[in-house]
Amino acid sequence: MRLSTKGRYGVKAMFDLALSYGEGPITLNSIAERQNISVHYLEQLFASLRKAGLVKSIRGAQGGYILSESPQNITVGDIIRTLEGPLAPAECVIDDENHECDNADCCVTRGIWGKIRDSINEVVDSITLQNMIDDYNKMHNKDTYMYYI
Amino acid sequence: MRLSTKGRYGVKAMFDLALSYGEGPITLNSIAERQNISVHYLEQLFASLRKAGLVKSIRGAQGGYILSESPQNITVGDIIRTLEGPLAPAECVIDDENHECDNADCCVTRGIWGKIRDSINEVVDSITLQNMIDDYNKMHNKDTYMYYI
DNA sequence: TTGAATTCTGATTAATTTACTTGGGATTCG
DNA sequence: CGAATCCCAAGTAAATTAATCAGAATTCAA
Repeated sequence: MRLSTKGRYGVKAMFDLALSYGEGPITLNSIAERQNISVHYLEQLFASLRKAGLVKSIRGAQGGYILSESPQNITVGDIIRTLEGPLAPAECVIDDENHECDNADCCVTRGIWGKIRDSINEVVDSITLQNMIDDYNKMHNKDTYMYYI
Repeated sequence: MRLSTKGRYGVKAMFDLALSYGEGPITLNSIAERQNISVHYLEQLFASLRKAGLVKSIRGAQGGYILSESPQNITVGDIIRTLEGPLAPAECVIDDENHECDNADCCVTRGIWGKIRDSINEVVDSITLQNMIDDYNKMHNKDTYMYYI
C-alpha cells in the first residue's frame, strides 16, 4: 500500500511551486535540484499535471511552471489521483469502472475496500497546498514566534 | 495504492475460515475452490498467517486450518499487515524503521503520509472478522427477516 | 538573429515487484 | 500402507515502476 514515486514526488514538487506562488514561473530544473528528483522524470509528471489542469506551463527561456489556481484551491488528493489514478485499495471499488464480482461473499470484502477507499480520499481531499505552506511556516518561524510569548 | 492479492485473498480466506469457526479444520483446497484462488498460493499466505499466530494448522489427512482466536478478536488490520507489511503510504512513516529525510520540507509531506497511514490503520483495525460475519448474515437473511415484519 | 534556456514528446530500458508455478518433503488419519 | 493434507524452497513470467535517452519546438535576451 505504498504510494509510488509519482504521487510522492508530485506532492513535493507541487508544494515547491506553492511556496513560490505569485513569483512567476519556476523551472523544473530548480525543482529537481531542490527536491533531488530527475528532471526528465519530473517532466513526465508535469505533463500529467498540466493535462489535468493543475499547473500551467510557460515555454522557452525564463519559462517554467506555475500553479493554475491558488494553493488553497488545490488539494493533495487532486495531485495524487492525477498521478496515481483512483485511490482505491481494490479494483472493484473504483467508482468509474464496473468490475464484476462473481463470488457470493464478494460484497462483504467489497464493503471493507470501500471504507478504506473513503477514508484515504477524505484525508487527502482535506489537505490543501495552503495547509502545507502554513505547516511549513509554523515549523520555520517557531524560534521567531518564541520571542512574542 | 492498491492492496496486492496477498492482502485481498488473505482477508477472503480468513473470512472463509471465520464462517466455519468451531467446526473443525478447513482445508486449503476447499478455501481455494470457494474463493477461486490457487492452492499453492494460499499455502504461502497461510505460512505467514500461521507464523503471525492468526491461524493454527492441523497436519495430515483430515487436517486443515482453524482460526487461533474467535472472529471477534481478529481484525482485518491484523490480516493485511501480516501479509502486506506495514500499511504506510511512504517508507518514512513506517514506525519500526528509521528512514532519514534530508530535504528541509520533508517533514511537511511526512505529516501528510502519517495522516494517511493513521486513517487507513484506524479503519482496518476497527473491523473484526465477526463484523464481517454479521454483515454477511444480514445480507443473506434479508428475505427471512421480511417474514417477521 | 542567434544561442541558450526551457518545455514537450515518444521510445527505450533496467530494476523491482507481483502473482503465481513447480517440485518435492513431512505428517497424520483411516 | 496410501491418500490427504500441511510444509518448504526455488524458480519464473508478466506487469509495474522508475527512470533514462534522444531530440523537437518554443521563447527570451543579448
